[in-house]
Amino acid sequence: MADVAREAGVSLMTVSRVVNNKGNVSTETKQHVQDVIELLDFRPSGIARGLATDQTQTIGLVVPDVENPFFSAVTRGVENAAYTEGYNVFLCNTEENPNRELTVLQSLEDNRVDGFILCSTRLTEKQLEEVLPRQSAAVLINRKLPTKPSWSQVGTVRIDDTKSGRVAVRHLLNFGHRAIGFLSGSQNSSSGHGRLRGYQTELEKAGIDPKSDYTLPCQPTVSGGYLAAIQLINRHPEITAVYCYNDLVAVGVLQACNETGRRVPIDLAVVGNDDIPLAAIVTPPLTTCRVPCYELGTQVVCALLNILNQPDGFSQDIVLQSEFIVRASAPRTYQEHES
Amino acid sequence: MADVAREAGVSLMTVSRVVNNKGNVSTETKQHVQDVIELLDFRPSGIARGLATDQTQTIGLVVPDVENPFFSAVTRGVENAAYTEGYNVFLCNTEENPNRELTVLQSLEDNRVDGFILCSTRLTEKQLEEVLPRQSAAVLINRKLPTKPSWSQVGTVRIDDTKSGRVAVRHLLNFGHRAIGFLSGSQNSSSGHGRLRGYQTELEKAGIDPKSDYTLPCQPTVSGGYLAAIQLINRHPEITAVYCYNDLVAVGVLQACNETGRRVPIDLAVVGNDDIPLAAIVTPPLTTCRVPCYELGTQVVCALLNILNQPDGFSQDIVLQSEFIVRASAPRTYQEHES
DNA sequence: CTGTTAGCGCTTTCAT
DNA sequence: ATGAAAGCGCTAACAG
Repeated sequence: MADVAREAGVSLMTVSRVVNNKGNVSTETKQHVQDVIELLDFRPSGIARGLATDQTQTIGLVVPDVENPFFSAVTRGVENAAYTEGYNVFLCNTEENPNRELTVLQSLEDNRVDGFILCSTRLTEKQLEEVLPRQSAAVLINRKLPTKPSWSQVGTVRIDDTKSGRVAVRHLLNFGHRAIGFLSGSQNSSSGHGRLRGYQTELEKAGIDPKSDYTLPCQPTVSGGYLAAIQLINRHPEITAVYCYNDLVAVGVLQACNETGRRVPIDLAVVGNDDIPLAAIVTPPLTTCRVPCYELGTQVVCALLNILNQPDGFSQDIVLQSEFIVRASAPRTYQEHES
Repeated sequence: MADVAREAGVSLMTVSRVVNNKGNVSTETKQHVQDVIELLDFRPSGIARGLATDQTQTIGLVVPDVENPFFSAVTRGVENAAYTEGYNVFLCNTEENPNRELTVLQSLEDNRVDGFILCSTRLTEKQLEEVLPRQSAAVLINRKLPTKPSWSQVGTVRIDDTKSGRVAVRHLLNFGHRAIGFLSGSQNSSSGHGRLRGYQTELEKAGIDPKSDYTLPCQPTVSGGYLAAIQLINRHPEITAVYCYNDLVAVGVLQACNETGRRVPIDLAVVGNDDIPLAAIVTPPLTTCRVPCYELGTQVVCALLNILNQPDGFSQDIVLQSEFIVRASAPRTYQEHES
């Protein structure tokens, strides 16, 4: 920048004003300075600017596993929205490990991100209550905030998971299923808990006691679903339908059925969750609860920028709607079943 | 940091020395300072440090589409390796748009990343020759460097795509196919060109003229594959086998076959590329060329850090091997076919 | 409309 | 073994 100033015969401040396009600069000097900038191919250092202004134009995104299609869709949404708004994003993968999550959070703070997005955090309430207060802006995806303290700089964007669970189970109940299992995913997943609540609520409403044996946690992956399904099927052969934490788990169930000679949906109906692209592709295609992953990503950036731009913080608690999608793995009519 | 120094009754430098654990500090002051740091919960500002040292401990990762399983696998590899090495990564998605790619590259430079990784860049040679020389460190994935200039700060990590193409086509030839199509993906994909070369070479070796009509570019996605397949099938019903740019495209072909009543592999054999998790899950499972995506990600970080740590740059050109995986979409024996 | 001064939080260099 | 001074590249606040 000093070079530019010297070459253009003006002060540093004038260059700064031109670069930031603010303050009063005569049109001609401005033009001249711009020419010199062009000529010298000058680019201001974001990090020096960050140090001076305390704003880095960067945000941190923390996800359990980028390779999971759900998170990669969210990531894409976040990245695109951030790009549009002129922000850069630090991506951190926690590999589902809470300690690593704490560590990366620290590293993001060290890098002075303007705010961050915690997607499906695996942290406990207690850990969150320790970490969140010291941030100037954060938004959580798929996680409710502790009700007690209310932070103006922490927002949430989530899906009504309980409702998703209820809709899925009601669908299965409607078609005569009584013994319905639930593969509940990661044990410290907030969404998992919500869906479990929905599952239980709906069963109870139908006068069915939700047997705790019918609920099994698992890794939120295809192999996790496969392993859990084998276990569930062996222990409870009377089960005729399974609701799954997510579509990956549901695909694992499909594989288990395939291997053990069970026909889907005739012997076992399967319902997934999320509607990742894979859901429509597998055989049979999955009945599932569609979560607008990409929108989740774009919305969360909006929410974060709102907090950043409001003078004294302006956090929101956005709840997006899911949409139940009926496909062959748990169809609407049971012609085949009845035939 | 000033607070720490004051509280501990030492100078800034001593604190700095303790933080960085270098220079001579007596064990007792060191301990004392550490206690104060703990007490005050002090964390050094990465960005101030970056300004002072000209090293930010960050790298940039540029991919065409994080949501594509291939890239999300690479991203996970990069992220994990970077985490291990104490680096943070800026993720940039270009949505397959070269202009956006140029823009994000600029923004990464502005943020003074220590180096960056360009994955499957869609830039032209000319654009690369303009962008790369001004970097202090960069590694490209899936792209050869222009042969003329040799840069010591730019490395590559890639797969022998030509070989992949050859192996795939040879497999098809071995089982009697003569009319083999190729859905070649994005037109400015270096990998696509490599695979095309392999496809052509192997056909020629078998005395078959590679008809240019049999090669069709397409979006590297499921729907891209679907659309291209419909077109190819309509125009050239004589084709009995298709090699695809990647597994997503291959899945699109599967869908097209399904819809038009073609049986795979009996009416049309399909070979994909990459072996993303999806490949083994679809029906029929895909014969494909396995690319070690995750390793690609970890290796590229190693290569980048090598450049960064060598005094005068030390770039490598790493070629990883792919592995041909035979599954039902293009099986080894054609029992069904012959029966 | 333009320039000067000071300082963001840290490290480097040189003294002591 | 420790500290003082200067500076990384930029901007905020004030002068002129």
